[in-house]
Amino acid sequence: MKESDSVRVPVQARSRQTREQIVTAGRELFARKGYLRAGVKEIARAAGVAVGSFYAYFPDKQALFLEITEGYYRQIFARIQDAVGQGIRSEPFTSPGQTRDGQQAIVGTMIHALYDAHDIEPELHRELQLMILAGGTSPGGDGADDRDTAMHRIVRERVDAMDREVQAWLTEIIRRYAPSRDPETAAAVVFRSAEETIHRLKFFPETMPCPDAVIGELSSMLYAYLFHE
Amino acid sequence: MKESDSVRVPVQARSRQTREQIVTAGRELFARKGYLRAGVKEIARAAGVAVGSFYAYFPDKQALFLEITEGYYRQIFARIQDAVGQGIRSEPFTSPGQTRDGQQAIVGTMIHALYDAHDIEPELHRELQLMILAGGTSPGGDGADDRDTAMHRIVRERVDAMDREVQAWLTEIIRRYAPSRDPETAAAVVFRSAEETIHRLKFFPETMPCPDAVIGELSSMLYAYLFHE
Amino acid sequence: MKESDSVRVPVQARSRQTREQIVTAGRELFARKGYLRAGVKEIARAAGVAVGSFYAYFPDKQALFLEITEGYYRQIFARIQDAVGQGIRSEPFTSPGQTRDGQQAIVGTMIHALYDAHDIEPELHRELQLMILAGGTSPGGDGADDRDTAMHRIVRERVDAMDREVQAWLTEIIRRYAPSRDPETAAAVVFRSAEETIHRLKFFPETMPCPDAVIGELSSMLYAYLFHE
Amino acid sequence: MKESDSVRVPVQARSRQTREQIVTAGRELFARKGYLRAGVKEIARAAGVAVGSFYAYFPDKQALFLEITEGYYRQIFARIQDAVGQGIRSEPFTSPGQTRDGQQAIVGTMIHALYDAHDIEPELHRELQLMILAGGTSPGGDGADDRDTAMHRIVRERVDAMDREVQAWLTEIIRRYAPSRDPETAAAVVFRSAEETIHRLKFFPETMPCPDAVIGELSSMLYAYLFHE
DNA sequence: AATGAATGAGGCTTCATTCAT
DNA sequence: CATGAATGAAGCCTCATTCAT
Repeated sequence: MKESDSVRVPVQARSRQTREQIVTAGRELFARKGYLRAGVKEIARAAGVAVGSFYAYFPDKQALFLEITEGYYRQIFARIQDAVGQGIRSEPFTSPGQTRDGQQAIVGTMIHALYDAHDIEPELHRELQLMILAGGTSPGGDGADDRDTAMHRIVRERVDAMDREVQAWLTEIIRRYAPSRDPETAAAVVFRSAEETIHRLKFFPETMPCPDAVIGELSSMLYAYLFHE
Repeated sequence: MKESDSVRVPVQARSRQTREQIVTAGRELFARKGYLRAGVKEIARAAGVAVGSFYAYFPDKQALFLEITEGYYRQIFARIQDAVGQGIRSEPFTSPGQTRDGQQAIVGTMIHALYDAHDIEPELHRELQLMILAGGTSPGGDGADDRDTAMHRIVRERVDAMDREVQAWLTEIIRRYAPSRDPETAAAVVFRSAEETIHRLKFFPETMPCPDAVIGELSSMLYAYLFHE
Repeated sequence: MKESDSVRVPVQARSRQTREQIVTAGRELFARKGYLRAGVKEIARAAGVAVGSFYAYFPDKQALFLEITEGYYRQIFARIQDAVGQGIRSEPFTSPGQTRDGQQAIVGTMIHALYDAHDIEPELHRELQLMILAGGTSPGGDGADDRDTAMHRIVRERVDAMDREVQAWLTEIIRRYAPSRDPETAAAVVFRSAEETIHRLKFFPETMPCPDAVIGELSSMLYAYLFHE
Repeated sequence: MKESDSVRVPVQARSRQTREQIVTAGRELFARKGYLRAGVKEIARAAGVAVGSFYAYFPDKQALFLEITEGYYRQIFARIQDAVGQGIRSEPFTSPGQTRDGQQAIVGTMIHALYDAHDIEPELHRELQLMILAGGTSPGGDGADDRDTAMHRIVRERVDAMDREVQAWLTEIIRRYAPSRDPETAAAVVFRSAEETIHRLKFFPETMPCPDAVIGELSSMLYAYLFHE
């Protein structure tokens, strides 16, 4: 209903291209100035289209952000999968996680994958974290929070979904190569610890010790946790 | 001089009370709706005062937020110190960290302290995280907002300071009871891992496995890391 | 770049018209109520547009005032030049300032030019005088208003520039037709005397004697000063 | 209460003193920051009293300004009278204006009196001019102009009254010593010319030629006008 | 399909004035 | 009489969104 009325379904090539320009501009501006400070007018101009056109392709500023969110997380997920997949494939085929080196490789690969993931578009990553945090609002409800919270909820849902996927996949890895732990719980702890430590390293390096040392200790910690005793 | 013009210095009794009402209302609304969406008018109304009164006590919306931030972090820090101090004191006097139980207690206590800290005012904690993240914006500059960014910087400075204190203290603990690690780096890794895992448990429980299990695994991980070769 | 973000550059026909409406309304209201008491909302309403439109065309209330100022002074200057030019051309070609009649004509023409100039938009003239006076404030500084004072400075610069032009031109006239005086100083004295006397006649007629008599005496005074002995 | 019971005079004395403090502070602040930018709170603080006290002595901010206006003009008038009176008295008793020197003295004295008058409190003088100009608003009336215009009207009335006195007195001088002119009209022209030229010299010296030269030419002009056929 | 002009609610902040203590 | 806390209307400005061309 909504879509058929207000949103143009790209049929022609030019259409698709215009849409892409808007998404690209949005990505850039959301990353650089944040969701609130990036104005629709500004985005439209950066995309080389008129404001009106923006609203021909997206019902909302929110909608654009949502789409970007989704795309971004798809990228991250793909990259993590790729990286770890390759890390594992580079191991002797039959027993990837059995050797000590193999075990260490798994941990190292995962960490590097997360590390790389932050590099895709660091500022956008930050902005997304921000929206997710913001989405946790008002459990008691307020009735007035309305619109913005609606988006926050949706962004959060999307990101949650991606997180679940990442964790599910990590769970599977753990189940196969470090079966001594409750895989699901272990996956959660490992993911959050690694993600957050790396995040800090990336965004607040001045509050952290030397990056290499931190990565080293983080690896040690996860390795010891997953593969000992 | 400056202050006497813009900020009301409480002279009468009523005054102090009004100020408190504003702070309370601010805390509540910042927590529930976030800094940006909590309007001054709204805060004033919630505090049962007129807008003008708000500006009699605070030069800015920012100023209120800053004050709340500071108070909040002071609370958190105090609570952490208390909790861990007690946890250690409850150990056999001569060798707090020498026994296995003592070692486990240290980890457990720290985790519980962080866990409790999130309970003081969870939503406000979230909002602060948000501001810190947001403060990292636009390194290239853009002629950005000035004002808002200024506050972000300040909030971040305050929070950074607190974080540094917490980490310094954690470093000291590690130096004394788990000297096998590089204390500073270990402190950073441990703090971030614990903080984030607990944060997730608190704010996004539906994306995490059973809390008790997570806490258990987190403890195991940190314990193994700190006290096993 | 800057402009394209804050100021609407008329592309459509409607646009230019709207802009004109705003300028007209602004002129009217600044004239009637003064700069400070004429609100943007009010101006917008008078122009038949929304506040937002105002800010689409002008970055500021100041900007509108400045534009009006400039236009106004251009008009005045043009009118003075015209009037005096014609007054001189109407003289016997070879010796415009040599005869007694010619000399009187010059004085008379100048006075009438100034007189007419006040008729373009008397109230606006008053408002400008006001801004110029106000601009002379706080030489010691006080951490003054910044914004408003900035505009005062600008208005004053603009008006000063116009005044300099008028005086330069008057100096030239005097140099050619009444060379007995130090032309520059004479121009200043003549200009200020005439301007102010006429100004009073226009704005505070009830505090002045019969206009015709005043104009007559003013002419006599200036004539005697410029062309005798 | 206590005081009013036991001692009456001291209370009134203190009262008068407080009042005086407010007037002084107001004078200073109106002069330095202008009527609008000088806040009641600020004035009260400068006077060393509470805001409430301000309103015990003056019904209005306007009322204070009015009183200051009046006092200020009384001073100016007194000074002019003094100066010129002395100037005249210093002449040979029987024929003050008959000699050429006497005539020149009259003109010179008047100019110096005006010149001195500007020195009493130049900034306040400026502010008054400003209010007077602002008072000339809306001949058509608007109905919404209300309060502020009310004060403007009053200030203007007061100042007009003073001006009328000055002119009346100048008229008398002219009638006696330069009877060849229509005294009233001549007084107006002379007064305005001198006043404005001096005003410019005082407030906008950078737009005027050398002060001494200007004063010299102004004197010449007025002298020639008044005392030559 | 595209354009960009127009909208207006809503945000932050100031300050003359009142009134309880 | 003095105090200073409280009031709230009013001002300037932003920006997501709609709609005539």
